[in-house]
Amino acid sequence: MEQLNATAYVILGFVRGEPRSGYEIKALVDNSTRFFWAASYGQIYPELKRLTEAGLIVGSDVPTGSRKRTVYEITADGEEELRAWLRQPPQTFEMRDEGLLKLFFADALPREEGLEILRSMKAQRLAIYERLRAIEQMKGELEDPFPMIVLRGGLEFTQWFAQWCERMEAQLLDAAPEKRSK
Amino acid sequence: MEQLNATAYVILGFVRGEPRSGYEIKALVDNSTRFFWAASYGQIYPELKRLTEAGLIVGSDVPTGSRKRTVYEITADGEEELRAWLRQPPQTFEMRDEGLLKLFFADALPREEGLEILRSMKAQRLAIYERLRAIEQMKGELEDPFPMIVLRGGLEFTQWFAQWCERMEAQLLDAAPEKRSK
DNA sequence: GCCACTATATATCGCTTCGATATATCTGCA
DNA sequence: TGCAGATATATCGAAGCGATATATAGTGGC
Repeated sequence: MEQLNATAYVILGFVRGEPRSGYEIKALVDNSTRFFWAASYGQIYPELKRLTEAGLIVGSDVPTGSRKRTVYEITADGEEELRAWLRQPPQTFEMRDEGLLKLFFADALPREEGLEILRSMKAQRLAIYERLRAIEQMKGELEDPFPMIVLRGGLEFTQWFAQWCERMEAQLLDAAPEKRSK
Repeated sequence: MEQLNATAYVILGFVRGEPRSGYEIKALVDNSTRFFWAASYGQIYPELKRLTEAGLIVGSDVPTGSRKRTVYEITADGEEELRAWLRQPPQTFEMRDEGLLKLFFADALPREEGLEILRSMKAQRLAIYERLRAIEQMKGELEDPFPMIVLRGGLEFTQWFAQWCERMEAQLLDAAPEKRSK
């Protein structure tokens, strides 16, 4: 069998336990893994086909009235494939942070405007913090432990980042106090 | 003028100060912004053309022997465009972390193997820490302050992440001490 | 002087991913 | 009854990424 991509494992992970439609999977992704692994319809639907052909999931038609709806569940092979992947050491780690990029080039601006970038970044973090908090409230205690650990990790990281912005702002003000009054 | 993408500003940022070839820009990116904003040759060379057409940079041919070489420098318009972008609040923030993804689905594994994911993630962070340290050593004190602030931030973040992995491992061992001896 | 290897330099191709949108049906509720 | 919003599947174009092709320049070893 061909190598599966990570999005395939996102699907396997979400159809494990209970059957899901492509639409449901997309909604689950958008409220959870999307912060560290996004997936679009353009990936999900073709991937559901491939996984079905590979025998890792099976679909059943469960129409609602006259609207067709296919839910997929994981097969024994699929479970095994998922576990095998989970046992491999993770590779990919990527980030795209426009804030850090701007900060990196901030020497092109007068000092005061460089500080403004740090303030924007902090505000951005705080906004994300609220979104994650809302998700945390939504999920009860009922979940498997690991998704909650990851969510709490996201909250901690976001807080850490916001504080880093604050610290760097203070540090720059200390380093050039004569610019303060400008 | 059409909207520029972030890669265009990476180029503007790097040709500011001194003229650079496409090859040099790629090398600079790979040792700095690549950790939060990567760029490939496939983006850089076409972008150099677009920026030239837009009058934001100008190229001059500086051949070495019979090998052609074009270095680009920023124009006054380019400087202004860069500063205008730096003043906009940053938007994009994305992450793809295969480790967090695996951790999220770790309930599919026996507890001990879930802990193994955290150990791999920690090891991965420590490896990145060493790479960043090497870059820090390489750069002297001579730089503009902001690139160094961002680099040190990367080091701090990497350390924080490694410690988080450690803490989560300990927490899980505490929560299920009966599994410890398995 | 020659060879092998690496660095410099530009260019391009295929694949994946992203975001947006098209199409259609169902539900809630004013 | 109407219609906004949720459910469901599918697809397209643009952008990004990694790898590689092509070529020349420098460098170290023999």
